Amino acid sequence: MKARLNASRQRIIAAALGIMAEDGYAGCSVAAVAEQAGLATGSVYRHFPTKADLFAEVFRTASQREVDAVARAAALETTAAEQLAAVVETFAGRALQAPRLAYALLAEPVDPAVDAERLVFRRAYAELIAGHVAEGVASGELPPQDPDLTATALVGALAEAMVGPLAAGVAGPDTIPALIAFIHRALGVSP
Amino acid sequence: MKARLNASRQRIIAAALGIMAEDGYAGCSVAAVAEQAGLATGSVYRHFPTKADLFAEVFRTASQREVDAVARAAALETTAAEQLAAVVETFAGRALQAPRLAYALLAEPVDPAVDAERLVFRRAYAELIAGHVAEGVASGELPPQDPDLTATALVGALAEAMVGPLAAGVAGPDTIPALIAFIHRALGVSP
DNA sequence: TCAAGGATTGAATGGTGGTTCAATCCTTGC
DNA sequence: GCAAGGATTGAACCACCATTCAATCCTTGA
Repeated sequence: MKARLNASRQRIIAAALGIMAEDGYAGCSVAAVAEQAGLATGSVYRHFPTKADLFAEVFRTASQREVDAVARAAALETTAAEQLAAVVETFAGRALQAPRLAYALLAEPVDPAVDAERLVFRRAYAELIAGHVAEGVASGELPPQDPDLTATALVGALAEAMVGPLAAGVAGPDTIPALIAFIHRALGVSP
Repeated sequence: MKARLNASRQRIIAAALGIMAEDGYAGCSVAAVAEQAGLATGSVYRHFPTKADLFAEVFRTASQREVDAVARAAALETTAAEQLAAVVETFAGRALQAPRLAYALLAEPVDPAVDAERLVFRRAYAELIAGHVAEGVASGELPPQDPDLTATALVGALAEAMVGPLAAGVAGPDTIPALIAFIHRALGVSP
């Protein structure tokens, strides 16, 4: 029974994620999520007090997955330049694989309470990047700089550069290399 | 009479801007705008077919004002490095003067139709920046790069770097210089 | 001064979609 | 087997707010 309850909760989150990946947040009425999860509308409220709470958790889950993937890719590299290239490649590559979801997570108009979760998401990326930047600075690979400001600005640059392609549905094949070049310059990677 | 009509229209836009600067888009019910403008709710609809149309125009007006101020400041400088420093200083300085309005224009959740206007806003900044970057590249002051990608990424970086301080209500005094340093690196300005 | 026609009013309307809840269905422990 | 208690249902509810519109008020041209 406990297990069944927990399974329902997971099914709701999965259903919400599925609809977000398909139709974005706009398609995510509580009724639609419940139907996709194979439950009645009201049952959703046995698991989440409000819609905003549900989607805060959905965003948290999806964001964590993204951040983890990026962190894992970066951890395979050794220099800061390579680590940050991996960040860009993974972030952008995944976004282009699931553009509707990426757009929802990055930029789609959502409930303010959910929007707050987006800040956490961006903050998590910024911290990940800041760590690699700080190491690069410490080792002398990168010039002195405020790793946190650099990281924040890079997150903004990445997101902004992806929103266009995501909205258009396609990115030119050179978007990602160009972004990596930009970011290496911004970090002060010596050529 | 024509004049009175036009004056009403302007009063509505000004009222909407005032409320946005005070309480953000969230505070902008049609009733509140009408009251602030000294009109009845229904009268707003003599001037704008829908709320979205009204706020599209409000965003357009406010954005144009911002972009113009930034363009004017940049035009006073001669090198690309100085021009882009002026862009950052003006953009960030104005945002910090009117943080609630800046947040509304940059990042607050709004009606999708209004959101579209925001893209135009960001695009206008990107084009302004791209122009200066292209000149810098042409003159050899900056290394070869795709001016449009650089500009888009810089707009994102600027916006992201400002959202934190705007939400917090204050920015450290060194935020702007640090941002200028970041952007100079990202452009490849030689030290 | 006075009608005609447009401007103004603001309470009523309506659509949307999140939220509730009484009825029903299961599961569980005796 | 069988009640008790919690889970589930989904139609009804309700709040919010953009939008409308019949009644009223002005302005204007004669």
